Amino acid sequence: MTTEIVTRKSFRREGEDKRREDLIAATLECVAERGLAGATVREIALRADVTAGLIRYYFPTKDELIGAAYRAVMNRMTVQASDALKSANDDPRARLYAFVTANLGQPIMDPHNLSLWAGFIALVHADPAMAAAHRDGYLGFRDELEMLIRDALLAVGAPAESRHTRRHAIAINAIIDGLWLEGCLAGDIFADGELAETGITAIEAVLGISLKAEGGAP
Amino acid sequence: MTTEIVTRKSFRREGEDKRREDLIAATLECVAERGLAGATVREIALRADVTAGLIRYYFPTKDELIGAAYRAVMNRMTVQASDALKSANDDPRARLYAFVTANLGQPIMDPHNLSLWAGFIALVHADPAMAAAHRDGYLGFRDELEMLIRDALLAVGAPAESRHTRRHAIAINAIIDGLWLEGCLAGDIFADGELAETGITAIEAVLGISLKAEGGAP
DNA sequence: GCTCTATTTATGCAAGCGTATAAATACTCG
DNA sequence: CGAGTATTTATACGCTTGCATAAATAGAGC
Repeated sequence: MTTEIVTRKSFRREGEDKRREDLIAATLECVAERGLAGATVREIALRADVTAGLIRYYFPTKDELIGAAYRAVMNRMTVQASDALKSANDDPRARLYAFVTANLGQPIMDPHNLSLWAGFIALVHADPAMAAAHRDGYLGFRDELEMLIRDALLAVGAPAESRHTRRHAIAINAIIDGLWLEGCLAGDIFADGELAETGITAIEAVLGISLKAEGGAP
Repeated sequence: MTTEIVTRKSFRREGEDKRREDLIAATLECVAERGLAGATVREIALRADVTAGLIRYYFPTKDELIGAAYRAVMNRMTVQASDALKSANDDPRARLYAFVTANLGQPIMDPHNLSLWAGFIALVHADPAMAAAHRDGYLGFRDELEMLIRDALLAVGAPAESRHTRRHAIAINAIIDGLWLEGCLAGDIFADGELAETGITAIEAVLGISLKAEGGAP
């Protein structure tokens, strides 16, 4: 007769919120390092210092965890951009300026964020729930941008009816997205702040107003 | 003693080029329909009406097939945009106009293309070979764009030194990429041609020239 | 028409996947 | 302090995956 001594992993009970956050954070780590394919249940559990089974306790299916992680990334970027707004002064043009440069600089313009974003975007097409999550995030971002644009236009007495601001929001959103992409993918071939500067210049041209000086309408 | 009658799949020998193309096409079908995760060796083989083993005969590893497929997509989009240029007239502004609208309309601005692109982009971060392939494609596209921009500027006597055209190429590339993205992700919330028109307007503003009329510099 | 080989099929394996479920345990509440 | 429960671990099952390999065969070249 042999005496087996099995030692079971000791653990602490954490609050539901804490656990969910930890699991999401671990998921993002995995995706960032090895892509969506690297985000396996077991690897995520390992990072969160938890056994795989627990994941299912908080997320009925892996897809739900992935979806939650996606929303977390989007939310994080949104919050970071909004933070930049908070510390900006009251001039609407300065606020738009701050918003744009925040989105085109650290920590938002980061290869990890792109990896995460792209991995999720690739799923949007096949997964309706993900598609809805994405559309909400996109429209939210664009709406915030449109308000900033309208305020900036009004500040210099330029026309700011919604049929104008809508178009501008679409175009300027494209500029931000496009430059963000370029910067994430190949940040090293651009000088520091070059993309932010390029973005500001392009946006000024599109709006026909200056965002820096106290000048204004054409 | 039992007599077993096993029927083996009949097949034809195809040229190497044909087979590779077929396999790549099948891969793209899979990715388009169910994302990168749906592109399994077996599923690809099924679509190509071939058994799974054959894939390994032409592509030592699945990653190589995926990489080849990525290059094929990029190449296809590039060719389609170039085709639009060929059928444009000689006016440099018209050529830039055609290039932009081609990239912001069918068949380039298509959710399938985005799925493919995003899936691959998510891999770029982890796979250096893929990253190189991507950078080449990106720089090629931007160089072509920069030439078009320079010609358009020169046509109206605007300054077109390389330090200007480089910046413009970066910004306009961003506009195209950003709008392409928006269109692929949520094409249904935009009117027909709205994105192309928005893009043209924004680009005209950035360059300070018209791309339609025979007018010109500010 | 025979032979030879490049191409293709068929089969199998080991690893890793997501999920299910039962047993163990840390904490809560009386 | 003891019972009960929510949380966590542990284990295993059934699939799918990419890859390897042996057997078959279509078609080219003599």
